[in-house]
Amino acid sequence: MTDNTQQPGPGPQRAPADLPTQYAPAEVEGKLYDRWVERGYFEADATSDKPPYTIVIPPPNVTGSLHLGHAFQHTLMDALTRRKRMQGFEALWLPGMDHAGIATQNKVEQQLAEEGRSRQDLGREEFTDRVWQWKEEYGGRILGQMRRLGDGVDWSRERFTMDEGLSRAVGTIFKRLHDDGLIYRAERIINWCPRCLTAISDIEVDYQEDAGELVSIAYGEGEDRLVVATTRAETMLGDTAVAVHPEDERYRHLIGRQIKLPLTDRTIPVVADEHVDPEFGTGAVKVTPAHDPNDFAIGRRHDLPSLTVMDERGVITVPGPFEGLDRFEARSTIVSALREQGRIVAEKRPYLHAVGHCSRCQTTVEPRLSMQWWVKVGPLAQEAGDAVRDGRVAIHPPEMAKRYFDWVDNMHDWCISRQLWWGHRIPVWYGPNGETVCVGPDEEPPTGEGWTQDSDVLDTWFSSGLWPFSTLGWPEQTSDLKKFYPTDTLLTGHDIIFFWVARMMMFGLYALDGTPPFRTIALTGLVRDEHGKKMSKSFGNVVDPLDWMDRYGADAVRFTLARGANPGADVPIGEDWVQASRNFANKLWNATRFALINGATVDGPLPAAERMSATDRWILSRLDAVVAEADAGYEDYQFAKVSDLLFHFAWDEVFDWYVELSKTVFAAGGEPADVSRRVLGEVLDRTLRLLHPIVPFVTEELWTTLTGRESVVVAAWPEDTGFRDAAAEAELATVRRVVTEIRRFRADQGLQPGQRVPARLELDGTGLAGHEEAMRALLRLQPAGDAFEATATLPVAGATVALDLSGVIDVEAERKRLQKDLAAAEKELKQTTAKLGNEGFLAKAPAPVVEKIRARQATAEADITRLTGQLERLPRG
RNA sequence: GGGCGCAUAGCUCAGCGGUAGAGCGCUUCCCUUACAAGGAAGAUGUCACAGGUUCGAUCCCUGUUGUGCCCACCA
Repeated sequence: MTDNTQQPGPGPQRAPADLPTQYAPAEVEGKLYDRWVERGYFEADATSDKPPYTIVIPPPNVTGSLHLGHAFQHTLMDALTRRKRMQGFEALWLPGMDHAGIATQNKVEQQLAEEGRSRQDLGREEFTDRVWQWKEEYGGRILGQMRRLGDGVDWSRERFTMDEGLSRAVGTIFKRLHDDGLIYRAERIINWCPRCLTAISDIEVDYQEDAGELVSIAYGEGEDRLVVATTRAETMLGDTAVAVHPEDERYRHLIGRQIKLPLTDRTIPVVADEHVDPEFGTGAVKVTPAHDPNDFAIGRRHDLPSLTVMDERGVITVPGPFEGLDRFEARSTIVSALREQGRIVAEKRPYLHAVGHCSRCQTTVEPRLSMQWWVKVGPLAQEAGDAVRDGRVAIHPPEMAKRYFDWVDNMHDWCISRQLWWGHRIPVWYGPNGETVCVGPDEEPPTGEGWTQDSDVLDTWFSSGLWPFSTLGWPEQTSDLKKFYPTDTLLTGHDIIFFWVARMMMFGLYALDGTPPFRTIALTGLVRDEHGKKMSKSFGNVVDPLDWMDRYGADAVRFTLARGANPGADVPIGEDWVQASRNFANKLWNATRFALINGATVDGPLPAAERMSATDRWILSRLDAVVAEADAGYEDYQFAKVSDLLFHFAWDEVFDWYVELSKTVFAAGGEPADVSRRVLGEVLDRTLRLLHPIVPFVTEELWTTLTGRESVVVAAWPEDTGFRDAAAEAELATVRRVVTEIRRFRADQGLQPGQRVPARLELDGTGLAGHEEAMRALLRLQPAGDAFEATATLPVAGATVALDLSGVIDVEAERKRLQKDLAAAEKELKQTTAKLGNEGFLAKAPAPVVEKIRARQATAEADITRLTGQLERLPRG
């Protein structure tokens, strides 16, 4: 892989006639991608001298297929790495997938259910075999989609979180954290999904407002009677206390006493606890330490026992009339039983409150006391926060940093064990006498009678948290790790800051001795439909990116996504917009076709400025400015800005004006034509390079055809050569203004665009003489005799452009046009005069602003004079 | 209950102290020898509302309303 930019190419690869007039993405995209991979363009070399640039892909779950959100993020990551590669970096974009523990297990269980089987029927080993099969089948689909999108990833380094190497990383860090006392086992209240039958972490719980019912139940007898309010009556079987606020006069006399718990033969104490809000409900709270995190905390403070009343499926286990009832059945049954006993003092009251649901299956989460493994996040999170606070890691856009801090600074310990079969098994063994041994990946597990391995697996985010370095070979000190760690940019959705980003930070800093896993965290928004609505299956507005890519090409989808990529903001996308992008690709195609037909050249130095026309100097001046601006935009993740800039530069300036003006030059031939050929080639060459990171396919096809060189993928990134020509820019601005003005006149006159009109252009003294021929061609003017009456004049550069159009003038139309312009000029004069009469303005406004207003005033005055004169000279209708 | 963000053309969004912008849509004309997936010309906005700061506010400040997102163990 060499930079082939400097060598002259053999010339255009194909004759212009070979290029059809429409770009057909389907015919080139697959071919080009295969070529890139074959030539190894995306394979990074750990031994090279080039500075590294690394992005690790947020590994998609093997469960799914890529959606527009992936397409969006992949486009941006691809653009970043492609640009860096062109800039001469050793660019690595490392691909891979996540085993997605609970999600994948659920999918395979569903598949089994359709066969009428359960995972228990298969047993652990056979079940995991089955998941591996599933991975082979569906994982391949995702990789195919990535190729289709044009992702320039290094396939030789593809990784999967359950790979042997990555599993070693998991074992290694577990052991190290364990030995450092940062992983421990403890019995606590956890979020339990009674359907998935596993613990889940806090952030895997979705809270939704549910309509519950608050019932008031009388506890105790006689003088000890007191009323509690609850939405979860079924848990009362496990109550081991009632808590009241210590200052609450209503209950003071009861504190410390034992009261009768209804429906049971137990008595429970009344305890005083600061956390009870006397204002809420009755001010007395039933305490169920085994089934509520708050109550668990109260229980600990008061040394209360915990009584578990449900099994793992949410079925009541307390012997008696409620045994065997599902938790929701139990709730109503228990309320009825209490009512019969006259213990419901206030009837059910509707009560809206947040209830946790399993983010994987939406089942209502059951807080449950259970023994789990935990990561002690305190010191890790502190480091993770500091790395951003002290600037070692930048968050982009910066507003998002607050969200990150809120999380890492208030993080609870992380429950990492899952009662699943698919995932990394916890490397801990239990001995016959209650011994516990944490076994590192290089150690032999204890053998002998009675030793068993912990049956749980790790939270899937545990292995994802190691991704930036486990994929590079850690814990081995590989050349990849040395060369490519830390990675440069982590680009991902802001929705997984907590799940993933914060955890990679914690683990990276811990495992790599304080080196954070990336330098910049670039957070993107979510892709939405064309009305800004979230894409979801229930709305029926989900779009398969493959469908659009098939119809409009991958570039069109990519360009549309890039154009919507305002930092941190959500990205709306609609099919119309993809069409517009497709049209742009086609425009590029045809402009290049024009260049080839006219013999544009890309080799050798640019002609000296003296040999170039003002038009040539103008476009080259603009080109350099655009290169600088686009480059800065890329550097700042301003993809929308860059795309928009290049779109308008290419279309509005190069294609609509430079190309149009150059047609006359090419027709005339000679030295000016040679110069323009080289300039046009240069402009296209660099514009295509600038666009390549975003729209790799069409630019590759056109650039190689135009230059005859190997590939734009390995071409040098364009640089601002510092060529600026303000005079030429001003001159061309005038040309454009004059031409537009005359076109407008023509349109107002109802002249057909193609109609040749006898006319005379008097450009003496305007400085535009050199453009006369081009302007005449653009305006479809043909030579006229002498007997013309001036009917359209424009003040330009201190002189006058006189356009004579006799015999074709619609006097009334022209009068209307002039009157409208006159009114506008008068308004402008009034405004500017008022402004300039304002002393405060003159005293405080910066000089350039005042000058600008003065110029506007002068223009308005001149316009009024001219327009008035023209109106007077109009023949009477 | 906290925190953050947003309200600009019919739609989706840029912009930002000094004459309101883009894409799509819309109107009129045109198959002009790169392109009809195109060309030319054009219409459209009390920049949410109310105050304030300023010579000047769409932009800065305050409040109001509407709207979206994140976080939160009040039964």
